[in-house]
Amino acid sequence: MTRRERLRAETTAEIKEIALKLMAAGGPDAISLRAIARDMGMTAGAIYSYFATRDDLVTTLIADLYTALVDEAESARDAVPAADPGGRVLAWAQTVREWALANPQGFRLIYGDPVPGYQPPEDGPANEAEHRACRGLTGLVAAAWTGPGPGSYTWSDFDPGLAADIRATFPDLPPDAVALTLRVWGRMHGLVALEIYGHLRTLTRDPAAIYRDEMIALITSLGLTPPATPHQRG
Amino acid sequence: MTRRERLRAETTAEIKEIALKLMAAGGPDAISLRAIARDMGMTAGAIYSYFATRDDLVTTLIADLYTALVDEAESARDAVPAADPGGRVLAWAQTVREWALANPQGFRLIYGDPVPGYQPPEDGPANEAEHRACRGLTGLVAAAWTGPGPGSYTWSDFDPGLAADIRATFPDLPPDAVALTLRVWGRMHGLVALEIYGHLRTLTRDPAAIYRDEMIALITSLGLTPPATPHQRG
DNA sequence: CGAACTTTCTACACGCCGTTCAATTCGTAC
DNA sequence: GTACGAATTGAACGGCGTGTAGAAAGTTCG
Repeated sequence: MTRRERLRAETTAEIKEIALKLMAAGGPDAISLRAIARDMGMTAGAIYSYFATRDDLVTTLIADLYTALVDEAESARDAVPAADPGGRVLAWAQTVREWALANPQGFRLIYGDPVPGYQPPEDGPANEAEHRACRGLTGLVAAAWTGPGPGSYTWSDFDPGLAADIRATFPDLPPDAVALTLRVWGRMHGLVALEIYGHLRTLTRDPAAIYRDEMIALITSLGLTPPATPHQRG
Repeated sequence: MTRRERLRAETTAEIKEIALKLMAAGGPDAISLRAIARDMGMTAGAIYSYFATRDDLVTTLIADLYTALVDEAESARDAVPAADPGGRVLAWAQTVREWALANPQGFRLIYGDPVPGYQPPEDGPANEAEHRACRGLTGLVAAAWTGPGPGSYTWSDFDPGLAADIRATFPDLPPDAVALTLRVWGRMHGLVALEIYGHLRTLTRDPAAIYRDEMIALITSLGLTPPATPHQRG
């Protein structure tokens, strides 16, 4: 690795690092090339040597954040024995909410309007991370899947790449289970999104309890046994 | 009403109208005072006679949109006889999704990051519309509420104004039912938010069916009978 | 070593934005 | 008709993303 390559990697990392710092402080809108350059003692134009445009930088940040989120969710899931599928679902769900609370601006960047005028690209690593999250959720649903389902869906109802991926990993899983996976995703997402965007905190003092109750109900509705936990508030 | 008052009301309405048009075309970020003024053949500074700041205009727009959404949901609910509480829930849910699909940028404005640097005020008509939505949902839950619940919640867990409001309208409803209401809200919100922000459409070709299945399951989990409807796709 | 080339960076320009302010028009009321 | 106040203009300030020209510095090859 030449000196130039090393410097380039360091500068790229520093740009992303400062961008994340600015985002954490002032929200996704605070990610401005001029502010980053100011922090680095550079000019705004210099960043164009590392990212073709500001949207490219944002896309990279989204991919990094999304990957970090899925990493955390996966290891939290794997910390619960496979013999406790309900506990694995809860571990995943709690990790998602806690990550969102710890990185609210990151959550907004991934799931909301990232920055003014940003249009997410069709492909790219961000999409890869989303597929990974979907695969993880499908695994949780697969562990709970019993019946054949009503047969309302076909594989053609889903993204071809995702469908092929799931069929390779879970050969016996019908398309109905993928539909259920998306429903589970929505159910986990709803309360967290409302909370992060401030719609829940003004109405209740204990969003954690609401979310926990909902996730217990979700686990029960999957036919699993929710982990027995002490009644805790906060 | 004097001529000046009439002109003022007309101009205020025109500003909001153009702002909504710009938002529908280019997203919440496209709401710029300069663009509005350009469309009206005015100067940007002139708008400050009508709205103290751009955030004030945005707050007004949010309140208007939120009120329109709740209006639609309420009349869709009332179009279903009260003897069919499951049908009322479905009518509310479908209206929310369809309104969001018809006004995706409005949905983002209400439930997402509205515009760069915007901070929602604590009070204001937007908050009032949110309370109205919450009251509507509570009515749907109240129609399904049977048991006393586990008693996990107290009235102090919720916003005092909302709690007082609900206790006045539904004297026999315990706080547990309000917690359930928030969970129902989250469950209706999740899939719609994912769809509007483009996370669902890339994974499935039929978000409507997924959402419908989820709402049927929600109605069933409330102990209600979902309306029997033909199996339709789209 | 030194010349040729590439990458990185600055400086400046353009057009966009929200916001402020003095000056000016113009409807209204006395 | 004149005085008042609301509506509006036009210019300004600072900030933004994005280009472009040219200087500076690293890399490669003769």
